[in-house]
Amino acid sequence: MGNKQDERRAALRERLIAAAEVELTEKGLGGLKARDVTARAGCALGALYNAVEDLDMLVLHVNARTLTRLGAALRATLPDEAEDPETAMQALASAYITFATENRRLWQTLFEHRLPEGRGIPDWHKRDHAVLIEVIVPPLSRLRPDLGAEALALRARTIFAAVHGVVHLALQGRFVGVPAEALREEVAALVETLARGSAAARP
Amino acid sequence: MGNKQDERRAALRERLIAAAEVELTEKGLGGLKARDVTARAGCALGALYNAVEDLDMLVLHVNARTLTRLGAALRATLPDEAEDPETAMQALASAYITFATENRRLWQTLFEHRLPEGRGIPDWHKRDHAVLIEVIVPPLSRLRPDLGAEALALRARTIFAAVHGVVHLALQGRFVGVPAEALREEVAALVETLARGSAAARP
DNA sequence: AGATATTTTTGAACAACGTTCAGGAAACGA
DNA sequence: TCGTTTCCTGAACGTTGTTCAAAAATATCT
Repeated sequence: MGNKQDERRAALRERLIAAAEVELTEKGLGGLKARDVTARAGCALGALYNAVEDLDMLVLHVNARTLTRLGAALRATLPDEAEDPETAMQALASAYITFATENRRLWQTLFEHRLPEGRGIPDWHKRDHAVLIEVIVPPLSRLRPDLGAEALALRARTIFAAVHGVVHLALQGRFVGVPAEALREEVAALVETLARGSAAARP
Repeated sequence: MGNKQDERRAALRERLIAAAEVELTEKGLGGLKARDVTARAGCALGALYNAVEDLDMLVLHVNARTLTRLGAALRATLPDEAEDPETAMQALASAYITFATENRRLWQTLFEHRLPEGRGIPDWHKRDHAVLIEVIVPPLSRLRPDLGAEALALRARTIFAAVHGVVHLALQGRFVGVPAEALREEVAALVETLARGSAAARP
């Protein structure tokens, strides 16, 4: 049986993903080289293309890991369901900023990595992103009890994208003026505005 | 005098930027090659490094152009100052989506291009981004007459980042589920929420 | 166990890339 | 027109991701 084979195959895959994760945290997405990853994983250059399809796919596997850790960090901020919705959202946003700053390069890789033109993100990896909106649904549903599950998910995605956009642009320093220092206040104000606006929209 | 020299120098620069712009719109950021750009501009490969410092800097010059065009498109949606603030913001957001979808690759290049690790975005290019928040200030100031100029600029930046984040993630298709079709409704709902939330925050 | 078949690992080789730089061409000041 | 400076050229370099024939390792069969 190919049990032993599959085990070895999976083990090498795991070593490569772990090595790529270290390389990414140390040098960032632009500094990720196939030769460095395989050297760190202790295998030949060509072995990479036996374990995964591509260097891009290796990045996607690292991203899947990062999303799992990020999801756990976000869930840890939602202990009780009976909390005030805005307080819960503020806690989520704060936890998101904390994760982004403490895992800067991995978090950047999460959203700055691009597949070659034409190749879309595979569905299994799209599903890995679901955790980001799932954590928003409970507090949002208390804020907007009038919305159905589908509309709720859509709005949760929008809220995440809005907060993420602020964090992303701030940590990127694209604009002149105060960038990363005032980030927490900026996001807090945004979440407050969103919460008030959502509450005002409830019939 | 180096007048003629400067003219020729500037002309080549312009040709290279225009060529890079065409290449970017046709093949995207990942498909931008120094050899293709110089071939289209009708000069040798090495001439590129005489006209601009880098291929990265060439992209930044294209981005400056794109930002100018985007700024013009946004300003065109703000004819009168006496308009309803939320209506104005909805128009701005809608124009932003239109520009992003009609100039997809150039708009993507605007925000997905990265300089090598360590090298920050030069200040002159940071200032090019100012137009994106300047157009938001007038309607926002009517919505929040209590805020000072500095706080106003900060909030305008946050609002832009929030809207941009939604458009960016949607057009990228990172999440499973309805992506680009419902974008306009999503953004409209976000802007409405932001406007209501801002109005509610006004003392 | 030994022989054979299958799979995996290897690293040299390849093509494509950004960037450099010595040499030649062109433009300038006299 | 001559000398000088400046620019343009494209071959060459180092680095990159990816491939693939051969070798090594593992599995399968008698």
